[in-house]
Amino acid sequence: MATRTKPADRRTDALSKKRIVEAAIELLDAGGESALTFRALAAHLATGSGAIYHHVANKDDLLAAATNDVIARVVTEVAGDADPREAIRTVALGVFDAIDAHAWMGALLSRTPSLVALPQIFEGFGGQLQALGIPDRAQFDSASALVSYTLGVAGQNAANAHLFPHGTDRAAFLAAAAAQWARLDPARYQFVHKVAAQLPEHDDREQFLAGIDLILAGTEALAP
Amino acid sequence: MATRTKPADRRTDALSKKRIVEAAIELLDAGGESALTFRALAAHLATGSGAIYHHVANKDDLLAAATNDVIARVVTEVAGDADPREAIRTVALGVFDAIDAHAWMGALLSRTPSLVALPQIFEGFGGQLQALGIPDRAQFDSASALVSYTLGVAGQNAANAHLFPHGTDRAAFLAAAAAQWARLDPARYQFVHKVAAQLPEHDDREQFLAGIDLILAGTEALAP
DNA sequence: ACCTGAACACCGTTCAAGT
DNA sequence: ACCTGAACACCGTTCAAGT
Repeated sequence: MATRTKPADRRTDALSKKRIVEAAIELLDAGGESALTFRALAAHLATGSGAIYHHVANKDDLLAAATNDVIARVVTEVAGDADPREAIRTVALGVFDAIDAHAWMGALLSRTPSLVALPQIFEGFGGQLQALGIPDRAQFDSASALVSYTLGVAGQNAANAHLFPHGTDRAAFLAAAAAQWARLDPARYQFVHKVAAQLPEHDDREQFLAGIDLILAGTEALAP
Repeated sequence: MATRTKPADRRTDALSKKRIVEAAIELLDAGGESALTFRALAAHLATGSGAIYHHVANKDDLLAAATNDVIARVVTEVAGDADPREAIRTVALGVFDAIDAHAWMGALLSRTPSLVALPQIFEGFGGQLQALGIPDRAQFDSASALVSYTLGVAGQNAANAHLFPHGTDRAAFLAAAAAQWARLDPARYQFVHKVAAQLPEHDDREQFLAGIDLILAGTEALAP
């Protein structure tokens, strides 16, 4: 924007980490984690595969940057809610929905400490626990539990999405899982058998929220 | 300590899925997930890489079998405890410690639905919730929360172990993480700053158990 | 300084050929 | 039926050579 010494006859834009990360997210959204290769990325950006290494250390770095980008959008979107309990649910559902929209992210979030994404989620939960008046030591344990639980659900959702790629019939998926669980030895898997019947009619998002509420209720019960 | 019924004149033993999975676990324990390649496995078993495909569908199948093997040992080890609350803690710590001993498993558990390992953990928790007298519908949500939370912690532990491979000084690791958190913008990351001070002195295993207790307390509070 | 793209050192998986 | 191992179709990453 300063000097117009460069005639733009070369390429549309210079390469930058920002542009690379955006392109990576596009590829990931379109084809999942396996679709992100340096060759595909280079083709998408009309450059050589080696050029990418001038802006990104390696593939792990690129994946972390992509994850962080998406999470940042989620967490900053969450405005200050009046009720801290409701705000915690909003943060949790924000992460849940983001993972739903970017299926590749679930596996990443639960695998990498994502040195930047983790504090963001932590802050989202922890700030509200303070507002709830939870004692200091309990805040740490509780925020930790909320984060771990959320990332755990994220990972499993990603795994499920991986098993049933596109718009596979969700009902069919659950029915298949229930049937498989029902096939296990009834003596050793008594509880699993009982739950198998409830599997087809349960809602992932609702059950996720139910878990958040359990941790919240436990926090208030144990640290009044 | 094997029962040697066959004259071992050919090779030590015929190839079998059991032997392959055992060898895979050895390689994984010794060198992490990247150490398990079909070439290394074939060399370890003194066979060709293609031979493995006669007993195992592909690498995912092999990893799932290895995970399931380890989890099966953990869950069956847990004897019937008198107090259901204590039994739930025992199952949880069993999975936690198994992941600690087999660092590669954390990432796998949180990534694959592990169609066999998942019901095992589910049953471990759920059976005790029944014993506690939790109502049916609440049992499903609660067991689900316990499983997701446990797998979430598993994934993060694995990620941490990946960052600091061998016997890296744990104190140094936590201090480094705390320092990094302390470097974040204090205005945006107020809670993270406060928690950073507690990071170096906290115990992973204790905090994991604290989360289990939160979910348990929440279950009893919301479904009396 | 940034970009190019061939080259390197690997992978998982397949398959004709052996026993 | 089971095993062998070369071959295939990929990877991430590097680096001399270009601009």
